Amino acid sequence: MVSTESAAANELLAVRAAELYYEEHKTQDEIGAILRVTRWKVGRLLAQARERGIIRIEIVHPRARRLALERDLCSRFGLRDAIVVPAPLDEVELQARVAEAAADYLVSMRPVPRLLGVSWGRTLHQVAEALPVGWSTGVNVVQINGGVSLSKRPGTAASTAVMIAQKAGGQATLLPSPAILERLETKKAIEGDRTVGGVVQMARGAAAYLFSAGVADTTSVHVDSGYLTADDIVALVARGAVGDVIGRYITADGTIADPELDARTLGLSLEELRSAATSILVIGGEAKHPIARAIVTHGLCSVIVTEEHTARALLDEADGDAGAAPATDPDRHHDIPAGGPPS
Amino acid sequence: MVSTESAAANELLAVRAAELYYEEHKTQDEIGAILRVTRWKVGRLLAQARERGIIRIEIVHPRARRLALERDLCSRFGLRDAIVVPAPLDEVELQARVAEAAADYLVSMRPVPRLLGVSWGRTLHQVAEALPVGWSTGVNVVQINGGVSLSKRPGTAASTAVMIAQKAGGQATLLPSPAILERLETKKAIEGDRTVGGVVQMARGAAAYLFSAGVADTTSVHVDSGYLTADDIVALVARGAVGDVIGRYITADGTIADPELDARTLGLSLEELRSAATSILVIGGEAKHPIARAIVTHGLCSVIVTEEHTARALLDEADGDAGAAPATDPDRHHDIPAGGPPS
DNA sequence: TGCTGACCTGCTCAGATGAGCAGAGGGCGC
DNA sequence: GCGCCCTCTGCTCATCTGAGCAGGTCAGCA
Repeated sequence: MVSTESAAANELLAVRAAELYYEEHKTQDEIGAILRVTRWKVGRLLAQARERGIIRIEIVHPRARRLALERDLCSRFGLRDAIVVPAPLDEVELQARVAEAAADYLVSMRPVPRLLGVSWGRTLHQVAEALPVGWSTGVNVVQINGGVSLSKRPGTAASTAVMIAQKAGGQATLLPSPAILERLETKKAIEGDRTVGGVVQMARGAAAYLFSAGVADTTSVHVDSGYLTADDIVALVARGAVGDVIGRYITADGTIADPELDARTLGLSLEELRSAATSILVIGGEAKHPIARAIVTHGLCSVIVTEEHTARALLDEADGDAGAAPATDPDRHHDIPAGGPPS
Repeated sequence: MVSTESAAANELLAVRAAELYYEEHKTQDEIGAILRVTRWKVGRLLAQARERGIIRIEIVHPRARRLALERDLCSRFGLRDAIVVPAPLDEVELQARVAEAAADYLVSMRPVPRLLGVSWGRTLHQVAEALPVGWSTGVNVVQINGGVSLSKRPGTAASTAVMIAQKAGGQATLLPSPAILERLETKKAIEGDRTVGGVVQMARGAAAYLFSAGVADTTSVHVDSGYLTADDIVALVARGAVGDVIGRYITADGTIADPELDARTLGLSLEELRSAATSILVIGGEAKHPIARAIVTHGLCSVIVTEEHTARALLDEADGDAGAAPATDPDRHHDIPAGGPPS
């Protein structure tokens, strides 16, 4: 190298080449003629410019995704798939985008699950709404945890499952039981009921699970719905609970926060969720970082749908304890069909 | 078209294709395999994405340029060349960037001018400083307007010309005279002096002129240097002066603001500047928009070096009276060598 | 029902591009 | 001073990509 002078001249040349290539749409050959260098040199200058970040290419679209983060999440946590959308500043918008992304993911899932197990909550309701009518053909839906009121007013557990099923021309099977029972005996009795027991059994056979997670605080839907009191939440937090998955409160270690409470919680067990072939977590927002981390680091989901802040938060922690692979593994294959079924 | 549905699906598909192409560096063929479409469709999707602005390509570099604005300036004002740099927020930085760009332009000028006529001022001094040592070989420099103090302390008219010449291994010829004389007789006498007259004569033969422009206000170097008083400036503004070019105050119409004062101003005339083959204006900053407009719309420069705000301000005015051509003329050829002489 | 025109699709083919290679040049240690 | 080694250069060749074209599809309309 002839000292810094030539390096600087090269950089300037690279900037000029980049302008002519990306803004003026000239061919590398033409640029070579203008800058008096060979076209091969122009190619190298452009490669340099890209490497050094002189050229910034950005995809500005609400449905854009962060594939690099997705890849990192997959390899770090051993996930089968990850969907990461750019995070808008507005929290409401953010939740909508994540829900939309989850809907996109469902639409493009292959093979199409014949039976889909779903949880319920605000997030999943948004996913249901984001699904286009006819998003699939003949997908049946089964609820995987209790919490239904049989009325179908919007926002309830029932309406979520029903909407997802209806939009795919399938049948919804609801779990007609509270999420958490006050007494263990009641829970066992309800569970023993043929209807309820049958639904749970059916849920165990679902080809895929779609669920979100709640934060362990008083804004929880469990408090709204009256299954838990504010005091219960305080007690759970004292035991280290960070949030709930399909109604079960867990700690950062991925273990049940309160076994007694858990025994009174009706629906799929954590172990059943963990051993599922396809379990899709839909989660977004600052508040949910701890519960997201608990789920993801302890293998409770095989697919995550989230936004970039959460993704970064998950990746930023130095410990990648759950089957960690090098975060830069480039060979991971991604199959991301985008639109509806391509006929 | 199958209604909006297909259009939306296409857009989503375009976003996915863009991500895979620009972020994951896959070939269109590979993308086709992933998205289950043919590679030609992928090509079309990418073209759509670029058209609709889904893909934003930006060149982030202090030396980047705004070629589209340059082209517009050239065609609108019939310039031979225009250099427009992105405007940093900081005014000081902005002046430095413009000066740097002017230096780049000088370095890459072809043919190399054997004799370069230069004006003086803060801007040109920065240009001189931005020039690399050995920026050319054997370029001689001549001052085109008065204002020299024979001492060579930095910042004076003399040091600018000398620095430009020295750095190109050439000789500087200074114009040993005040910029503006108090009495017409004195001006005529000095002009008649063999030395001074010879220098002016030499200036008339320069292959190119390099100059900036001043604003008609009390921050002017003419006030600093004592050639004009604050009152003189007030009077000039009252006559419609917007600023000065090579020491001569002009109005927005491009005419001399005060002929009597002008007669006492020593150096190249406005007409001589206007009829020059190559006259390079270096100018930047909000305050200078009016004088820049006056110069550019009245053919006083053939090349402009500026920043994007000024460029936009010049273009925003609906009247393109000076030999205007359609602003979108795509055939205009630009020759913009970038680095040093490519040997 | 059949026609029309607009649009979309997949194709051919030529031009544009990137990978990889051999040779040139220049710094640096022996 | 000499040779070694590293880097940069210009090249060949295979691949990738975009322009343009012919055929297919579909809504609108008589």
